[in-house]
Amino acid sequence: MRSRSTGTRKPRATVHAGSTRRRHRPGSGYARGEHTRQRLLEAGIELFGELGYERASTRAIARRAGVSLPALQYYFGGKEGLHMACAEYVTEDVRARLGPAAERVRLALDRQGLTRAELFELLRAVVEPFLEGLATERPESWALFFARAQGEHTAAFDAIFQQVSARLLAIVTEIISRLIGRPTGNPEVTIRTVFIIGQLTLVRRARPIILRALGWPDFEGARLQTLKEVLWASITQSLAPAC
Amino acid sequence: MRSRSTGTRKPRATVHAGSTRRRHRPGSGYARGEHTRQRLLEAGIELFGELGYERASTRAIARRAGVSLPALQYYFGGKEGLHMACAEYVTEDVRARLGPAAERVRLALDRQGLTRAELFELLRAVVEPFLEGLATERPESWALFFARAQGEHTAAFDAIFQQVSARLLAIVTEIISRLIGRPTGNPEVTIRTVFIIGQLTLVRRARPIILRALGWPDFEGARLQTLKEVLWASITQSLAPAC
DNA sequence: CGAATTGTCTATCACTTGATAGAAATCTGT
DNA sequence: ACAGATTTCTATCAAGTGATAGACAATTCG
Repeated sequence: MRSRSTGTRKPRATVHAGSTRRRHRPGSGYARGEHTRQRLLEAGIELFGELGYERASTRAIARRAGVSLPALQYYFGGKEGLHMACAEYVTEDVRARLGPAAERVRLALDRQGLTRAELFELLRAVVEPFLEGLATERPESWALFFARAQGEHTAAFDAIFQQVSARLLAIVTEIISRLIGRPTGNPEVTIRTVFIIGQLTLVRRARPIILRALGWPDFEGARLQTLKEVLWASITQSLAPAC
Repeated sequence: MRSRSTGTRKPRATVHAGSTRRRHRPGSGYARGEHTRQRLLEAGIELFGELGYERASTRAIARRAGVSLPALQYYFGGKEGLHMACAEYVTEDVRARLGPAAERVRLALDRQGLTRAELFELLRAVVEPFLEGLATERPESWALFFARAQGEHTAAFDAIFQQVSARLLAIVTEIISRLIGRPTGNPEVTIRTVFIIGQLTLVRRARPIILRALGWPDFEGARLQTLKEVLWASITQSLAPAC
């Protein structure tokens, strides 16, 4: 009774293999398309971040982007495609901000026989940009998207973020390993590493809770400085040799 | 065109004020009702945990509970009511497990002039049950529900969980304050407290990541012991006086 | 028993969602 | 200017959502 179907047909899972299907070569011509693509990407990041994947409807995204609904399917193949594209987009930014520092530290670690002070310096060099990136946020929407995507376990995001996360983890593992004088594979090394990095991510995840507990409006200027110092002191002390 | 409406009327937000509306006094008689109520609660915890609030449809919940759809509305007033009831249900369990230890520590803290060793002992007394509760989980579904509800910021869950969280926070704040010799309101005290507790919650939140990094199947027996020891060592060291 | 209360279920409602068809508009290189 | 590719839009689809009406069954207690 409900459906006035014009014959049977499968509505979902049409031919396209679920990937972006841009119709033009990215370099040349048809610039207008690239613009609405960008708009959709930004609107997607905003709304996925504000509402989460489910609550953010494709209609709302299209409306905020100022384009019509089918544009979303046209450019990203569907809602999930857009979500994945958003994840790639923000991850690229993170990579750009962490990459240089990480690379420098990696090279420095090739040298054997570093002093404790030098190792701490390297740890700081890789930890600080990470913490700052988490505490002070670019477009507020990115942070939200990031937090949200990590909470909802999207296959897409996991795979993408792993690239960044794995590198950071590897570097910190190496430093901790030398600092506490145990091999890289040792459980203690792994546990300490994971929890140090995890602690940093708390700045993002538990952000409202921390701010409320402190009575702070945000992590800017002097307050960010205080946060960094206390956290750093806590980390260095926890890695100090028994005394 | 679409709607064959039988007259205009508002579909949402009907009369009931959104609260459980149990029709019978909880103590006596009509035992069958209490049973399906319980089934819905358990099914709700499972599916909200597995799929999140949005993806868990009322139909799926009713099906898993082995009852019909309207039973959900009948007992909990609607989907949101069930979600809130689930939150209360699991929180009550947490409270029961943490309460006694917390109360003992609170009383012990009334005494002034405790030694550092005694303070550490108290911290451990309150931290360990918390950690164990997070690492080894009751019905696996509870843990999932917990993590999920905390990620999706439901007003209901926030308010409920606050009760438990606030008590733990207050106690740990007091201990840290004495250990590092600064007043309770000091930002350093607050930051360290929040991050110590936050670190513990990571056992739940980052559970899969940590397990994968370690190559462990779970946190049981000897592995749980190792985790506890390393974490505890890290915490005590980070609170050690500069030396 | 028998009336009132309490619990359950089928059928359906109004509405939203993601997606598509297909015409129309726009742009491109020739 | 024109053919062909690219982009955008309106209208519509089928499936699924939470919720309700109201008949029916079970339970309680006089």
